[in-house]
Amino acid sequence: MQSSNQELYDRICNMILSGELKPGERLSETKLAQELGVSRTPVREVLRILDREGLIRLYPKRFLKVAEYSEEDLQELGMMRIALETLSVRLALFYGSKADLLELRRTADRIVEAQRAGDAKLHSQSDAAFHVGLARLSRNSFLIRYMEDLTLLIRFIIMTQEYPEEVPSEEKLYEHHAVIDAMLEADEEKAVRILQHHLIDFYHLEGKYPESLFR
Amino acid sequence: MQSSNQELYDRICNMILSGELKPGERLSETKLAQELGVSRTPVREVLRILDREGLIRLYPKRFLKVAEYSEEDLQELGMMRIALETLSVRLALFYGSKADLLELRRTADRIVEAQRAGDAKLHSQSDAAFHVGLARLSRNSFLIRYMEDLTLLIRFIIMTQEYPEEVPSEEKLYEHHAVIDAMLEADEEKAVRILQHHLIDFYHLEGKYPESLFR
DNA sequence: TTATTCCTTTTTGTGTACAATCGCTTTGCA
DNA sequence: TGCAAAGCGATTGTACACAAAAAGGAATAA
Repeated sequence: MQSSNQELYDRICNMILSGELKPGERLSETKLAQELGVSRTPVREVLRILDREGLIRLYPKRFLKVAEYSEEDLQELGMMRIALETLSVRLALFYGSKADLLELRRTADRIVEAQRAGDAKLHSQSDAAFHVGLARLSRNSFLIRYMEDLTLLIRFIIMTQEYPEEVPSEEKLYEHHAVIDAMLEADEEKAVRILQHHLIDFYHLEGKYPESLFR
Repeated sequence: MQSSNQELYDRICNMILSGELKPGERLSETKLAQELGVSRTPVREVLRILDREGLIRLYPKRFLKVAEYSEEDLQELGMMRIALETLSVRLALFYGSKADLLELRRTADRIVEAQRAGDAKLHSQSDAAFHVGLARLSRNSFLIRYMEDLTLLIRFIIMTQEYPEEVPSEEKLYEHHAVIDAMLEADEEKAVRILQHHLIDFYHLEGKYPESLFR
């Protein structure tokens, strides 16, 4: 949707990401339209998109609500991310220039800054920017688009469902950098290994699946 | 979209898959609605979905057309499929029962039948059923859904853009079976290897990327 | 008190209207 | 002859209306 109601999409999306609309909350097209000062027609179209992206759930002829996800759902998403991000790294090494990687490294700087400042929103934004940025280097338009969808969904889940706050160690803070550095050294396997460990740890996948999955 | 206009979606989708609406063909919401005997409103909503799925392209406030894809696009999709289907196989081995695998094997039978009968449509349907069926064994709902999207898009490209007809060898005909057989032997690496070779060959990815990608 | 049925209110699905915008053709001009 | 501007028709985006259906609550029966 690079549509003209992109703006409307952004507004509703932000209402969901910001927690103004809470997971499980039942919505009404009519009320939403009134609140947003537009008619139901464009709202409906945006809601169909958000349903496909997984941020809301449409129960046709019944009702719609903000989507709810479990811890297991987040783990499944993490699994997808491992598979696709491994591909990203390998393709990025094939296509990406040193300059690309250095720019990505600066994005990683911003993640650390946000983390240190305790700004959860900025952190999740920067993190998404890093991972989508990495995907962009793959020159695979489908990979890029799907990584965008995945990161949006993951951001939504992490921002809204509240999980026990985890204090990241100094080492974990710089794992994004470590991935990039391994890539700068052209050590593909090392980069992949660090990335996968980062994701396995982040999504608590340790011990959930056999070792062979993470290769 | 498990919506009530699922039927409308199916009809338009079939018009596109069957080639009744050709890639690049410009469409008009008004005309489509008239042809289908409904108003523009539900047609618009279905078209937004099809745009996100990649079957049509919306150029907002301008026009819409049936999507066009190049050979390179198909290769990119093949790349995605390798990454995700490798994950499918590994998860299917972790979760799937022997009965599940045997059922999948029967789906593979249908692929061969369709191929032998020269029924391109049935072939692409059975092939999609096989790959989505494999994904289902992964118990990862996001993987399943995205594999559905991917196979739809790939079916569309293969069905509409005409590529030089390739006569599959006896051996290639039974590659799906070989994957399942390796899985039945619980030989994960063998299954993955056969699957990847099958896809690399099918999407003509040989030599396009470094070897390390296919692991 | 608890379950069931009926009624009211709300909500969705879809048709229609209308203005804004875009594309295309024609016309005017160099 | 080639190019730009203008006007016309077609198309989209959005508002609105109305019917069908569903949810919620009240009333009734057990």
